[in-house]
Amino acid sequence: MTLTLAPDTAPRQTAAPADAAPGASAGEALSERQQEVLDAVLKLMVAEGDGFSVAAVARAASCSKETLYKWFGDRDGLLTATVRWQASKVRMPKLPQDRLTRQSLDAALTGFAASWLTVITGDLSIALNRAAVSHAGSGKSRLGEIVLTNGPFAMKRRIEPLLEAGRAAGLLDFADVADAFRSFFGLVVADTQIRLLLGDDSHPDEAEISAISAQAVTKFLRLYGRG
Amino acid sequence: MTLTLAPDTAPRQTAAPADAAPGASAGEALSERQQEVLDAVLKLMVAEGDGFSVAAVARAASCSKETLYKWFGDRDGLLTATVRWQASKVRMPKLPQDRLTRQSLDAALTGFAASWLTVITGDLSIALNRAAVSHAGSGKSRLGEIVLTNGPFAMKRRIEPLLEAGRAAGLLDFADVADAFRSFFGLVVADTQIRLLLGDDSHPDEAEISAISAQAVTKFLRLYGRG
DNA sequence: GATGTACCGTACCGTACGGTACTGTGTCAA
DNA sequence: TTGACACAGTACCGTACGGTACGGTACATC
Repeated sequence: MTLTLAPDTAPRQTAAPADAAPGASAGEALSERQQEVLDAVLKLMVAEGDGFSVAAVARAASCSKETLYKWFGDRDGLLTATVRWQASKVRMPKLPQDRLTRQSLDAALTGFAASWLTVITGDLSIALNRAAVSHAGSGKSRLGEIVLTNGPFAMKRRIEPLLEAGRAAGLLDFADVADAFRSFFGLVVADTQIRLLLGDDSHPDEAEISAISAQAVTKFLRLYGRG
Repeated sequence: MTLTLAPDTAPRQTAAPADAAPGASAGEALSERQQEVLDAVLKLMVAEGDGFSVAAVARAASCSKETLYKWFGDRDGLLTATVRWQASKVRMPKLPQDRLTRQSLDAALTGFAASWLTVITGDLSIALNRAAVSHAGSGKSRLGEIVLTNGPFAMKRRIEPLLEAGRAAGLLDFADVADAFRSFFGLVVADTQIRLLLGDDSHPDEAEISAISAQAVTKFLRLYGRG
């Protein structure tokens, strides 16, 4: 449950305010105060979707609207900075460094599965994904892209090397790593995420997540395991 | 590619306008003209998400705002009627009626998979799901519930009998039908839907859908097939 | 022909919100 | 002490939009 998720390094160009806007450049350091503001935004998003007003943010964070606009340019910049900041906090399980065994591969996959399920079933992730999905619809802002990069794509980038390592170690057998990833993702996530996004309130608890993860990995190994 | 999807029969109570509002009761007949209006709404949703104004609908459908409010109560009623109407149009493949064989089960599952993928990768479904997801976030309106009922839940209700029939015919082997459904859904849909909702533009064409469906069913049968 | 109904088109109203400007206050540095 | 600065708080502005009201027209019914 530690280690780096590659931070979003996609190019930026979003119309930024004239002076330096922290939300605008990916690696930008956010001051303590600014993080407090973004925290308030996250809380608001969880509480009421992305329909909150800038005034509400100012109220919740005890800061002035003028400061918000100075720091983040406009409402979209504020949202984007929030999503990027949150994304930068997500961590993924560590990959085993030494030679893979059947056990360590199983454990790594199960760890990934559980970690992923824990993230996507969290209120925060649900709120962020909802916002990103809405914005992906109405063209403006890059929220969808950011969440995509730090969500499914990030998982793919992390899992595929593990799968390839498993194949190299003679533990897995597949022709197409993308196909294997697809199966893994599907078996782990299935309809969980879309149901939660649509408002179903069947949040699995930790025990259920463990069970689902273990079963998913078992099935995956039944499909792609060797020997 | 024919046959009934159980229409949404969930109870209704949404604050309806005083007089009969077509959007309000599930089985209500919509006049030709009203369907034209809802068609215009669908087009607008596909084109610009659910951010369109009521005035835009009136313009697109060449009708007056007053009529819209008279028919559908308020903006939400209009949206809800649109989603319900569209949902009522979705059809699912016919189940084989005679005794299942390995071939007919395979064909039925593949047909379902392809049909489902075709629906969820369509622009219309994407737009509707985006709207439903957004609304599920901000509590008001039952869009999320409706899409959930006519989406994942409907698929589940249709697939599970097929799976049970397969088990009864000695073709499938599973302890928990819900678990088997989960695997089927996951193998078929995987990350396709969430990626599209987030704005990834990798729409699979018909050939890809066929290939994915066939592979998914093959994997599913490898996991749950008997003999 | 008179009356009623259903509808379009449009003007209108109230409000909520994004964004800007201004004022007051605490802090730091010379 | 004084000035520059960063910021909170708030008043303000323009606009877009939900919702309503009303005039005008086509059509049906008597």
